[in-house]
Amino acid sequence: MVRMSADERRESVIRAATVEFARGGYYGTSTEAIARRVGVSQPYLFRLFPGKKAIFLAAAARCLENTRKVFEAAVEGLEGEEALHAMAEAYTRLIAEDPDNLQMQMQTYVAVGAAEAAGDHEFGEMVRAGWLEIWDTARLALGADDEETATFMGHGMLINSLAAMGFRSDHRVWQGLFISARVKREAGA
Amino acid sequence: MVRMSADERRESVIRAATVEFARGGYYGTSTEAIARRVGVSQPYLFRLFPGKKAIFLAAAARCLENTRKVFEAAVEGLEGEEALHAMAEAYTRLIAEDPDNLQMQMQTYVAVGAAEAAGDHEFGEMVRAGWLEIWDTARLALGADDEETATFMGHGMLINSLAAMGFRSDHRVWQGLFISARVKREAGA
DNA sequence: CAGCTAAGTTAGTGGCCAATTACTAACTAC
DNA sequence: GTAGTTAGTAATTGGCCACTAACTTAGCTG
Repeated sequence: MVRMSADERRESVIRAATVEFARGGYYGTSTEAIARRVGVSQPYLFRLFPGKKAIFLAAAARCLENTRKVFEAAVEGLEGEEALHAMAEAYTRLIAEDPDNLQMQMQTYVAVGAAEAAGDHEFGEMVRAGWLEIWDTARLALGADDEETATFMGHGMLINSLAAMGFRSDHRVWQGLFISARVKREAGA
Repeated sequence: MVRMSADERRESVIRAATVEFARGGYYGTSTEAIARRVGVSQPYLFRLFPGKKAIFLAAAARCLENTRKVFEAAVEGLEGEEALHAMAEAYTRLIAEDPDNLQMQMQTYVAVGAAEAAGDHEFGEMVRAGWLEIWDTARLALGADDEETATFMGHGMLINSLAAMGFRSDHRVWQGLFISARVKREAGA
């Protein structure tokens, strides 16, 4: 048994929860599974977080934050066409290195629907705010108008969807994407 | 009590299931909820379908089929810019008239992840095949290459994501999408 | 080392939910 | 009208899961 500070444990929980929630979504993931991945007993999660919802929320927020940071780091000092390529490459690397982050993004989007339907608007607000930050980061770096930004973000959403559906990286649907060449290279084909 | 043929009931179940699954996803939706919406007892669902999975599968397949048909109907007799505008308009109408269809699409995509992780590749195959049909329908009607098709489908995925996240239709993130359709129409000359 | 605090665990509980079993009511053809 | 079929329900069960309560162990500090 490795003892850890509560804050450190919470970090581990968020990472483990991201992996599990990415696959099963909110309802399809048991706290048991998260605890097992962390390496602690299941009830201990409820010391670290007030409930399952709070764990999902923390993981979702972290996921959006990660994506934003990846973009921000990529475009530092760049603009226009260069920024676009930098963000595209950074997102490509994110697919390869952390596919769970992508899947968790999708799970986050989808979870908003259930939350809103259940009368919880706070979660949706958080997600929309986080997503807007990413949108604005891209828009600013590209120096783009709404249409160009929409096209860029659309490509990102398409990538998320294709990855979620499990299209292999050598499938023809990946061909037209701005990152197709790099995806294939990194997939080691 | 209104009696109905088993086939008619199955249709009702698929429609009700689409609404419920769209909100809660697979695990977040109880067969009880579906049955209540249909107006039959919960155990009767298991006469009409072998299990919950089969209901979800039927709803997912129907959802993909609906979307494909909307596109096919929209582009009938058109091609190129005209086809693009027609599909964009048709999809926009689909958002307004049948938001559940959109949400169900997202739920379908994310459900593939869980299915594949659980060793079930059949569901993923069905989804990928259905989605490819839509892709090819668009590609053919547009007379487009991979890149243009990706951009078009990317806009569609962006719309799905924005709708799922609950962005109101007057929010600025929608601007680029609507403008896009108008500009492209004007640039068609 | 004694005593406090913070990090953990084991053992339960109540609620929900998919699926089964056994039954009942309504059409249809002769 | 009655025999057979098809549409439907009521009652139940076994399993999972979020969360609680009560208890234990590790580390720090004077």
